[in-house]
Amino acid sequence: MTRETLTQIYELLYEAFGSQHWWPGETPFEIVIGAILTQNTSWANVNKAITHLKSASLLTPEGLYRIDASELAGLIRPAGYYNLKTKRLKSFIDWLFDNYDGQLTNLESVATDRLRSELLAIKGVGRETADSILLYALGRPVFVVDTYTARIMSRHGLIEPDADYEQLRDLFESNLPEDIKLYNEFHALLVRAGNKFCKPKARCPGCPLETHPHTLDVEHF
DNA sequence: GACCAGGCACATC
DNA sequence: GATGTGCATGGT
Repeated sequence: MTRETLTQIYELLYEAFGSQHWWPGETPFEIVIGAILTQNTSWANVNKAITHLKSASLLTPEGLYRIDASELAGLIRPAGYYNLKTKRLKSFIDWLFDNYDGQLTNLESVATDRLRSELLAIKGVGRETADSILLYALGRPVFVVDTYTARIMSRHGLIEPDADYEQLRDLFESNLPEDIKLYNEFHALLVRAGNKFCKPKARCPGCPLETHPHTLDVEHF
C-alpha cells in the first residue's frame, strides 16, 4: 500500500463520479445532527427527519435542548431507530450545553485530539460520527472511515479484512497530505462508490476501481 | 419478500 | 479482544 495507490484510487473515483459537494447540510449544527441521524441509515430517510426539524424551527441547540423527547422522536421517525437517536441527539446537546454553553463556535478553541476524545465520550457518538463532526462540521483534518471504506479496501486486497477503524484511519492519514478538502472529497467518493457498487453480498459489476490493475484482486467479487 | 442503508452500545464468552 | 444482538424506517 503506497501513497500512489491511494492517490490513484482517489483520481479514479473522482473521474467516475466528480465532486460530491459534501456535507449535504447548510450549517455546522445541521451537519452534526445529520451525522447522528445517518448512523446505519440512508441519507434519503435522514433528510426527511431534518426537513421535519427545520419546519418546526427546531434545528438549533436551544430547540433540541428544550423539546420533549417523545415529540422529538416523532419528528425524526423517518430516520429509523428514532427512540435511540432521540437519546443520542439529547446526549450530544446536553454535552454541548454542559460544557460549551450550547454553542458550537465555542469548540473552535479546543485541540482536535481533545475534542475527539470528548466527542467519543458522548453516548451515541462513535468513531465515524465523531470524525464526521470533526471533518465536516468543524473543519478539522481527520479522515472519516466507514463500512464502505473498509469493504472497498478489503475487497481490493489493500488491507486485511479484519483491519479495524483506527488502522484504516491511520492508513489514509499517513499516506495522504493533511488536506481537509481532500479528506472531505475522498470519503464522500468512497461512500458514493460503495453505495453504487460495493454491497455486502452483491457483486460489483462496473466498479470504477476495476480499471486499476494494482487494486484488482480475485477477492474483489 | 429479501436486501440494504454514510453505527453504536452493551452483553457475553 | 472478539463476536453477537437490538435498534426501525423506507427505497430498490
